[in-house]
Amino acid sequence: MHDVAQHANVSIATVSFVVNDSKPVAPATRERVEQAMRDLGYRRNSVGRALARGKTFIIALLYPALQHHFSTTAVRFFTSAAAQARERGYNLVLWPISNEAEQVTELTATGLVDGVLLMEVQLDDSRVDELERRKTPFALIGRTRDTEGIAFVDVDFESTVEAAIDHLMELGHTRFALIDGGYGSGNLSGYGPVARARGTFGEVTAQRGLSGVMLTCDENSEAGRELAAEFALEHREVTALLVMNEHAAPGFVAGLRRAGIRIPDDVSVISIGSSTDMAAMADPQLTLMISPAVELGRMGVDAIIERIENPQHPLPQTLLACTFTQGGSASRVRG
Amino acid sequence: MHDVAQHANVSIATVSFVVNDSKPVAPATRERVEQAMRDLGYRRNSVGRALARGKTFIIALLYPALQHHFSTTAVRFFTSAAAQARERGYNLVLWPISNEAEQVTELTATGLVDGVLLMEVQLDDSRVDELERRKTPFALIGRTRDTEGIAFVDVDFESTVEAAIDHLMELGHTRFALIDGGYGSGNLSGYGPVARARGTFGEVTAQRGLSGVMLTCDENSEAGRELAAEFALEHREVTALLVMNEHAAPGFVAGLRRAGIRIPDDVSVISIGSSTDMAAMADPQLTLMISPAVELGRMGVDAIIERIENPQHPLPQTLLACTFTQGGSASRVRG
DNA sequence: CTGAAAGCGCTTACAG
DNA sequence: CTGAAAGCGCTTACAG
Repeated sequence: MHDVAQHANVSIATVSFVVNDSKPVAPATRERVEQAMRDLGYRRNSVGRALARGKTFIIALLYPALQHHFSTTAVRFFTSAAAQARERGYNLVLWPISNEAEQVTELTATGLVDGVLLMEVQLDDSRVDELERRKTPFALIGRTRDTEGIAFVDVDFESTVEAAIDHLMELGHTRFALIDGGYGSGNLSGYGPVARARGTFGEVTAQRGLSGVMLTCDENSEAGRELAAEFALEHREVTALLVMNEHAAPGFVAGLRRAGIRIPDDVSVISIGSSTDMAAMADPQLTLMISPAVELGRMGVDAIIERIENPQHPLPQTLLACTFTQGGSASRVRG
Repeated sequence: MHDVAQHANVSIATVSFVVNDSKPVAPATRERVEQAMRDLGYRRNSVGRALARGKTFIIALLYPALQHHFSTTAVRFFTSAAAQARERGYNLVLWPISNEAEQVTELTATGLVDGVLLMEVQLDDSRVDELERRKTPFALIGRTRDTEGIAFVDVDFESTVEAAIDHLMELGHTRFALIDGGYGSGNLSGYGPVARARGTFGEVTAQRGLSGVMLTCDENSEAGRELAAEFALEHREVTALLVMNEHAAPGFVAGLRRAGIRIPDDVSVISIGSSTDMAAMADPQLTLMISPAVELGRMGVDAIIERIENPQHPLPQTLLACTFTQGGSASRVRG
């Protein structure tokens, strides 16, 4: 910047004004400065800028990678979020840490990031408390039990589960099961999507006089196979299955076939909150409710930037439903 | 830091010395300073530090997300790399940009990162030229055609493909096929892993008098299904299949079954450079050569940090083979 | 062993 | 419209 100033015969202040377009500059001067920048291949140093402005334009995406699997959906989300951050002049840093509140402090206290985007949120999440206490701007992908005073973007699992049940009811099904991924290890408070799906599934089946059983399995294909074997023995009455566990789904479907259960002839399956990629891994390809990962990523970034730039504005709080996509795993009930 | 100094009755220089352990400090003084830091909950500001040291301790991981799929393997790699960076006092930033050299400049020129880790490297990669020109420290996960003067960590596809062929030959197979993911769209120069796998497959089958056909399909299950249908018609003689395309593999296997080809009874399959997660999605679960993703991530980070900290040291250049894992898709040839 | 001071590359009142 | 100067939070010769 010093060199540019000299080259253009102005002060470094003036260079700063044209770089940031922060104060009026005479057209002739501006032209000289811009020419100098081009000649010297100048780019403003982001560290100097960060120190002077007290702002780094970096957002951290906290993904507790050790705890849950990295799903295709999460990856889509992440890619979209990074692109949107870039679009808005920020950088998105993926910070694979555990769910400990303490580690969150570590990150925010050194001043490296302007704000934090949390994923894999628990109904009661200690990280949220910690961020509130430290007054670090944050937004959630997901939501806590009580969303008062919290910025978030989340999938509307309630309406999504209901829509899936609707679809299967229209096909004549009345005996349902839900398979989810459980709460993972040692988290008493519960993982939001699972808790909400179970709640809605229970309510809706009860209200409509449907039978509904809930099963859980680990998030991998092998666990899916095992559960399928068990399922084939103990739940022959079920004809309609909601699976909210995209990693276990292909294995589960394979397991059913091995047990002589045909899809969709004997049992219809809808995968919930998954991606087409994963649904296509199963045979037959699964009918699914696609998770709005790309939108979530974009809106999540917008939400955290809104918190950073306009903390006094109303809190962004958005729910997005999954979109139904036809596959080969759901059909009219037999008989 | 100012507050801490005051609180402990020392100069800020002394505080810096104890924080960084950069100069001898009297035990009593050190204790006072540490007490003050604890009392005030002080953490050194990383931006101030970065400016003073001319170093940000940030490494960018360049993953051209738009071009290739995000595989489970890549995700494992990424998680491992981030952990290792953290371990060594650096932060890893995922920067989802296209393969354009220009965008690489954009990133490095603003001084935000100390070095760059490149993934999805092409045999002739314009990003590499650009980084060399700008004298930005970098290391590759993958490698260019000519690795002279380049720091890299890569999968040893040559030995991996040969090992897979060995294994299948021991089971009595002589008629082979290779299915890869192709070069993606519009990249004339070629994607390293595919080029190297094809090269080795061609050489080894020729040397040993095996028959070998090479097929390509897009990286998704649907494409796998389609290719399987075609394969079933045109390559009935093949009994041993190497698949280096983890997204297409489950679909391909499902397609073979639909065409009446049994695995492993009629055809044996080994998936190359995949992860157990993905291999388990297929039915039967695939026998595979596991990509050393975690090691690659760790060693890739070590390599770039070595370049940053000791540019005069010899270049890190490492090849890692995949490890064989038994699944249910490879068996002795019939008859 | 400790401190005063310069400097890292910017931004931003303030003065002109 | 332009510039001189202070300051952002650190680190690091240099002096003592």
